[in-house]
Amino acid sequence: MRLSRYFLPVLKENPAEAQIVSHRYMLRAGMIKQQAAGIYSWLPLGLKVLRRIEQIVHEEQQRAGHIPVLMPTMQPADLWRESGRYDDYGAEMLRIKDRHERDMLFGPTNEEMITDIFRAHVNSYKDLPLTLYQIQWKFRDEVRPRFGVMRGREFLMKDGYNFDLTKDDALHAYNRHMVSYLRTYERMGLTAIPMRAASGPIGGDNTHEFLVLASTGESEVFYDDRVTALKLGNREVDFDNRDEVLGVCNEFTSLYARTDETHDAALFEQIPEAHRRNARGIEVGQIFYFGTKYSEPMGATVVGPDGVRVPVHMGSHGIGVSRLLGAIIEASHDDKGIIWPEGVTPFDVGIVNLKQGDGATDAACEDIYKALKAKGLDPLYDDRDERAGAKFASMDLIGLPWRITVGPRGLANGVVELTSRRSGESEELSAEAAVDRIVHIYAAHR
RNA sequence: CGGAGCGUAGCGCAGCCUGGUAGCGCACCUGCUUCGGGAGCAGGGGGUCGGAGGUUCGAAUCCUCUCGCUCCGACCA
Repeated sequence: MRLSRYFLPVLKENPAEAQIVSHRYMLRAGMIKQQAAGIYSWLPLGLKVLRRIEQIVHEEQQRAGHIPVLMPTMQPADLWRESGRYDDYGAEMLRIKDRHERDMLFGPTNEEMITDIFRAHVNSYKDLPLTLYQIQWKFRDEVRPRFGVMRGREFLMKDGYNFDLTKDDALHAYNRHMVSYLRTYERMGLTAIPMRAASGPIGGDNTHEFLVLASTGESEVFYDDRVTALKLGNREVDFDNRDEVLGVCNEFTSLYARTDETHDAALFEQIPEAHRRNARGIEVGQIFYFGTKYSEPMGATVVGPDGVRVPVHMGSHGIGVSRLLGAIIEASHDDKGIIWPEGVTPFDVGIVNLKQGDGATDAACEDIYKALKAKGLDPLYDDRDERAGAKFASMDLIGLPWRITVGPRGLANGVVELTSRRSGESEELSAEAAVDRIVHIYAAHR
């Protein structure tokens, strides 16, 4: 993309309403625009990141064997009356009447609706296991939205639902989600620690939250810092292999890591002091096993091998997709702006033309731009008639992980400059070598 | 929902207390000079002061109501 033809309304000054760094930078980098409290338009740059995050979530869900669906944002109230949650949910559920005075609502979650789909079409244990998921907008009418997309009222969320014949099967689905989530967050450049969110009955955990460490996090967390060194990396996990999946879960949950809700001071004290950490975290996902809570009242049953009809065991699993933009920025920025991890960056590399209008410089930038595009990469070429300082400041703000700087001075020596946004380190090399390096870097992330 | 603030040009703000022709910086437009980290000079465009009532000769300014947004608390993916 040529910046002169793009829509990137960056702000030099901080908008007054933004309190935390991710909100400030998202507004300043022209990623979002607030339309009402907790409700945002996604401008081109923000939308690109949102789509990349969605794409990673889709890929990792499907790798784990989960199947995408799409349910409406508007739901009939009757489904919620069946589960009893229409009255329980409270004022956070946005209730609407249509022209026929029918009670509708803007879905805050989808357990009822997915259960309705399931019971309409699935009758036999032979159709299990089944995990359906969607990425869809939700609405929760928070009393006090704040922090930009971190706590909006309208938000994009991946919600998945597993249906299994037995509790054991459902717990495997739970474990499968944990592993796929670990991989999902890693691809986004995040360290998200699964933390026990509430103690289950004896011997069984039934919910974990995934937290990204950040000083602005809403949750206080306690953990053994050796947990942050654990990496899934490129290892291939067979999601149908229960022992293997369970092994990974044990690896990532055996060290102490809990939110303040489930914190156990006595257990915490057993961690060697050098590894004990008390910090704050942003919740970016949660997995639940809840058994027959919805299947029973709503009649989601299958006939088992023994001919007996039984309610299915379910769980639900969420990833806060739009919130992740905020979480990533909170975890990865400096005083000049955002620092995108390669996995989610809106553009792969920025090209800064230091002397727009100079024949040789323009030509060199064009060559680099076209070469990168020919390699399937997505460069942002700053071809505006701006001074070098303004271009650098914009690039630093929007946070592309790599920058190729092209100016007459370097070109006279046959070199351009390749700069890492993260480290700030620059290297002079030929244009061809710079392109090769970028290609090589991104090969590892695709 | 309890408490506290703020709404004046696209953004950030002053002016309000003590009523009297609506200002500053950035951004935007034109010209010249600049040109490797948010340039300089000169000129220019843009605002029914959130909205509605009221007081007054006169309201951004005082009073009442209302809408919106933000912050602290409770709540929360």
